[in-house]
Amino acid sequence: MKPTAFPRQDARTLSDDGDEFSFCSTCAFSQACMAEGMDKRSLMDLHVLVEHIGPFHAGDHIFRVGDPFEAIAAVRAGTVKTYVIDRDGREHVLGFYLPGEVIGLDAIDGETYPCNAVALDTVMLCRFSFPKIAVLATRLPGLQKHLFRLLSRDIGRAALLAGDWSADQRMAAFLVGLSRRLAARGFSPNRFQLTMARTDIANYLRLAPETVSRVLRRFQKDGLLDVDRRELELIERDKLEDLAEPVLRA
Amino acid sequence: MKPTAFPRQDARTLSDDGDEFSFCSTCAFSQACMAEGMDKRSLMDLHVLVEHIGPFHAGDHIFRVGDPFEAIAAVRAGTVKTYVIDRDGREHVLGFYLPGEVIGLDAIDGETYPCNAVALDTVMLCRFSFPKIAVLATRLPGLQKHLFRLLSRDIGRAALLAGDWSADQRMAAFLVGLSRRLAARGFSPNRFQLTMARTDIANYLRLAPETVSRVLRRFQKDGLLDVDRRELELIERDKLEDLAEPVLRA
DNA sequence: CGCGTTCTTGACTCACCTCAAACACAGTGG
DNA sequence: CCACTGTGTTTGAGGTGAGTCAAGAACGCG
Repeated sequence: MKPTAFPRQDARTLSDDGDEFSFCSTCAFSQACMAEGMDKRSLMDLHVLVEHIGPFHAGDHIFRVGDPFEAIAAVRAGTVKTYVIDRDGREHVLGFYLPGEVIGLDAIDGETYPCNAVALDTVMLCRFSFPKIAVLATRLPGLQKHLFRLLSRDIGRAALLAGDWSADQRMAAFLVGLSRRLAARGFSPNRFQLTMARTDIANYLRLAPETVSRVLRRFQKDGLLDVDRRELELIERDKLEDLAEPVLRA
Repeated sequence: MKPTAFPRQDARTLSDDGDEFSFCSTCAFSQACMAEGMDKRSLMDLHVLVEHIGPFHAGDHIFRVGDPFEAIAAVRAGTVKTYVIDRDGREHVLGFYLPGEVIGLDAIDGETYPCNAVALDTVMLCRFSFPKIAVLATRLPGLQKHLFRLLSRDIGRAALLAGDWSADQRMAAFLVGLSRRLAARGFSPNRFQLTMARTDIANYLRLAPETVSRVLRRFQKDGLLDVDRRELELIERDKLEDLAEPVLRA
């Protein structure tokens, strides 16, 4: 018997959190909807269908290929990796999701998830039942606009993989991209953790793990950054941005 | 003064063609809509907003980056190449459009075309005013469905470029892809013309022109195909399909 | 401590790119 | 009719970026 995706049994209910309007401040989904012009009343409609779930621990699966699609989820804390296994048994990393970002969007046009999602560290989520949020979106243009924007942003991010960029350019674009996304959520843009393994980065960037290792080392030797195990500090951000520029603007 | 994209002055009007229901049989757009369950009456609505334009000759531009988006167009005859020029002045070929395929779809979410479209040989088009067809689509689910399908198909085709496939795999996938698309329009699947230059193929596949040349030559030496200048015949179709398989199923 | 996993490092290999030159063909003009 | 020119294509020689293979190092964990 296959376990249900996004188990609801460990969901904390709204009442556990006290104040209905601050409890999801780290979830960022509703914040963005506010920015799209949603009012407080609509926000409350949104909040009643949110479930906080987690924690998931490193290696825990959030959903798997073929699980029935019932919900999308905003990452509140931690990092989620999505991937597929091709028919030759090789893993392909599709993306990493940081706090504030939404997983499950690529399942919208099907009835099951097209990929696996796994926690890379301790992950907390805000679960949104998709049928419910879709109905709500028909009433709330701000919500609909936000959903569309999330979708198109996800599609655009694939451009990082296309193109015949060098290993240096890919790596720089990856780091700058992470940095910007973290900064957008209020984290330090220049000092952060690589929560994913080198092999995952390599797989995502379509490089060999050894190449990732070497490029990071060379970047360090050249004073562009400082890396110690998974701890990372960007030193010469400008130079990294320059390297990444042709990739990120594609 | 910038010339208007899709000049309407050389459009032939409906009445020039005699029978309203057969005149656009080569355009294939309406055929596909029929297949999506559209009835004859609806098809007539569609036909009254079609304009036949052309001929465009090799090198003629159909639209350019920044031209106001007014219409999509189905290729009736010939081949269209779309491309952009990056800010370093380098050309990037985005795609080739064969008879029966639709150009301009990527402009839908903006108000101008995001790329250039140029005729590679003598091109005839069916022009559809987009505002008009969009309104019509709200009444005709078959049309809307077809438009959505065209869009998602276009997005999916980008997968050929992503992935770190070998030159052989890319080339095979390109040829098999062309062959299938031509076959779908009733052309011979195994004997056709490469209407685009080697440099365009190379650019599209992100290979050096010399590599394209060499791979074709080797395929010929190995008996997979026969190529003479731009004339092409696929001999061992199966082997090419095998080579292309991992690329095309991605 | 031993053990497994992740990461690093070095040596080697290879596919593809780059550079350079020859070639084929179309169009042009003498 | 034939050079002349330009563009597109082919071919060869050489270089190189990144993959592969293999071994070692650093840490986390039982």
